[in-house]
Amino acid sequence: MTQSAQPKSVANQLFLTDEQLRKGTEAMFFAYRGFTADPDRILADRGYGRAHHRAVHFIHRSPGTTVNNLLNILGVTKQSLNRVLRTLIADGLVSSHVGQRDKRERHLFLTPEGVALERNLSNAQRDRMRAAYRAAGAEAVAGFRQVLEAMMDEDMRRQYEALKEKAE
Amino acid sequence: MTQSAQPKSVANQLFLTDEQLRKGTEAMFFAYRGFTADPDRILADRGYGRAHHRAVHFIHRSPGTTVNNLLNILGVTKQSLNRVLRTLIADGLVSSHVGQRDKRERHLFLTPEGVALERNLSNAQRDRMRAAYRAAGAEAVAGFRQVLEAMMDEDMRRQYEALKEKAE
DNA sequence: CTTGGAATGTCAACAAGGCTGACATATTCT
DNA sequence: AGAATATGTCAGCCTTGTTGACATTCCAAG
Repeated sequence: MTQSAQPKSVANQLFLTDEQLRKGTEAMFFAYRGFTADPDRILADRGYGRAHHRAVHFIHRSPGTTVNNLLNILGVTKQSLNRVLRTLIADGLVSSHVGQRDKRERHLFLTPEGVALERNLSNAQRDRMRAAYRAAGAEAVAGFRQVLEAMMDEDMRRQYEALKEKAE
Repeated sequence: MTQSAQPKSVANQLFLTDEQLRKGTEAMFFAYRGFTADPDRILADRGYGRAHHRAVHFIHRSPGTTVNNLLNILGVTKQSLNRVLRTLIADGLVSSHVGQRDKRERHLFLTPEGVALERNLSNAQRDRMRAAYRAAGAEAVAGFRQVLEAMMDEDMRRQYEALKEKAE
């Protein structure tokens, strides 16, 4: 399906026709829709949106992170993030603690209820990703990650790499 | 987190730890940001957003398509799409023709100016995708597409496959 | 042939969640 | 003391999603 009319012999070469690239573009579009569909349903029930998901995800990922830190990762303005954080804190999913070393900073944590939501969301997303990985196989997964990483902007890749290392 | 103590040696098998899956999730998040960054810049100059991009892309892709058709592909409500179409038509990028067979339908086409914008946008996105493909290599590209296709919802995949065949 | 329902598309109004700009407050650094 | 930093908040804008109401057109059952 990758290359119907082309000789498969040159499998290791890149024939980057516009068609190939357009297909990649559309695959990305539809896949991202699928990728966010399950969490979106869960979030909608609680009156939240993707913005809440992103905040919860990265607070879970880096407990005690500061507001500014989150701002950089998410790439939104503080006003925008603040609106989301305000509701999450009000709803008791996130707690904010004044920094000890630097009292200007607020360190963010998930409450047990926040952890529960995060698990709920990531399970849904993980199930889909697991199914996709299983269907595609290990080789495909490696390629998948390689292309995605190559597609990031320079500074995003740095964020991503930083997060990656932290976990290994 | 489920199984951090598993042997990594079995390279050709799937060790789908939560870590693996979480990394995939984050790669998807950051990559999609990169994926849309270039078109977003172009669109911002004209006061358009991503919705305009999607509409222009799929009208270019299937000239003469109806509003309803586009609705299904894009997965939004007709009211939402209509607003975008209205501005595109007002700005002379898209033309709408009453159907001959069925006069309820409107058939959509890009004007020359619309074609120019589409080319502009797709060039930008294509350049990034091409660079990513080059960096990752042909094998990786195949895997990339496989995983993305496996990640789509059933009905999205049908849309995607339909578009794909049309082009081949 | 008429009439009622289904399909298609338009307009109006509202909400979420981005954005900018301005400003307040507390804290730290120089 | 004064500048810089980290955060929060208010006001107002835009895009893009939503639902509701409505006009037009088609088609099929009576």
